[in-house]
Amino acid sequence: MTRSVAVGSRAGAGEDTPDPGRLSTTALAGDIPFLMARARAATSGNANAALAELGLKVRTFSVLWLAGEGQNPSQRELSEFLNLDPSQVVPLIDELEGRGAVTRKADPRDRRSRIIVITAAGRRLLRKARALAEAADDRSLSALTAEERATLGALLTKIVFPRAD
Amino acid sequence: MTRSVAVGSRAGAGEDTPDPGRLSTTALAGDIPFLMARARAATSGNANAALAELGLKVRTFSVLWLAGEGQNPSQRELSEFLNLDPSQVVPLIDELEGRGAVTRKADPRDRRSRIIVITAAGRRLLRKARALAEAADDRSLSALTAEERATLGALLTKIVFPRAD
DNA sequence: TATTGTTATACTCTATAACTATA
DNA sequence: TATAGTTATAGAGTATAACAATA
Repeated sequence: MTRSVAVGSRAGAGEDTPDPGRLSTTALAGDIPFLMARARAATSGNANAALAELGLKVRTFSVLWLAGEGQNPSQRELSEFLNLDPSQVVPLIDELEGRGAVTRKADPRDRRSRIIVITAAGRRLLRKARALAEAADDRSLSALTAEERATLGALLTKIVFPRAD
Repeated sequence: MTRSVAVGSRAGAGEDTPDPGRLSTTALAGDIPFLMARARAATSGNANAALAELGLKVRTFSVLWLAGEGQNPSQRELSEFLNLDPSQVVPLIDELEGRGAVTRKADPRDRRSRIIVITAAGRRLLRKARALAEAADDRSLSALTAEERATLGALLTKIVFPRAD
């Protein structure tokens, strides 16, 4: 009984709650892929707007976050985890490295690979960015209780990382 | 306690279940916006791949679907509901109209407005497209039971159409 | 021979502004 | 003066292919 579709992410995606309009009574309005597309446009729109004051976008923020987790990811790992082509990761690291937030280090066990490590300045930036992003997400998900957010997270995790359950 | 982030939609977004990898133990992996971005990349990737054999994409399919619901949407309504700029709707209608799937009709009550109506051929196309899309979505959401899908839909609806509950 | 990071290029989306015809 | 649709254009994001260094 699953239908389909997903759609666009536009300018002021997730600002206020606009008029649902006549079309919200259509079957499309209950379609999970459609809802997912709209929900993600709203959340990432809000997050991008909040991060803008630090000169970050969701993409660079994600990389910074992963670098800050102490796992020392390689660019290849970042590209796989973030669903980006390796060639798309390059300019993201370039920018963060240019700002002194991360550095590329040689992997002693494989000299082809570059390990991304966060700097002290990067850690400070990350701390501020996470606060801003949290606030933005809180707004994006304000219609849900804490319990509902946990449920949503669990369901999405099943979709994205099926075996992890 | 809500964190943040969302990411990219790449080539073979939602094909098989790849290795979660080391990074799936990071906090980002539990972040709702991140999960939402990955889940929507997977679902819309699958849907686009399935619709390709009909020469449709998720975008054009969505428009066709809404036109087929008998609400006679205007382009403005489509643009608001699909979160697309009015200028982005134009080429979508152009394409569907070029294929004879919909027509632009003048609104007798406001001659500025164009009402999009589905044709008989468009209805046949829509029927096939919905079958393909349903199958694709079933694959995208295969990790969830019917009940879980219903819960997910309800939660996403709260986010997207807050007052509708 | 395969893989990591990189560069280059083409293509699709997205964002903005301006124009027209109506209201 | 404001709105629906349209056109044009610039920018961001995405997809592909090729290359150097290393495995």
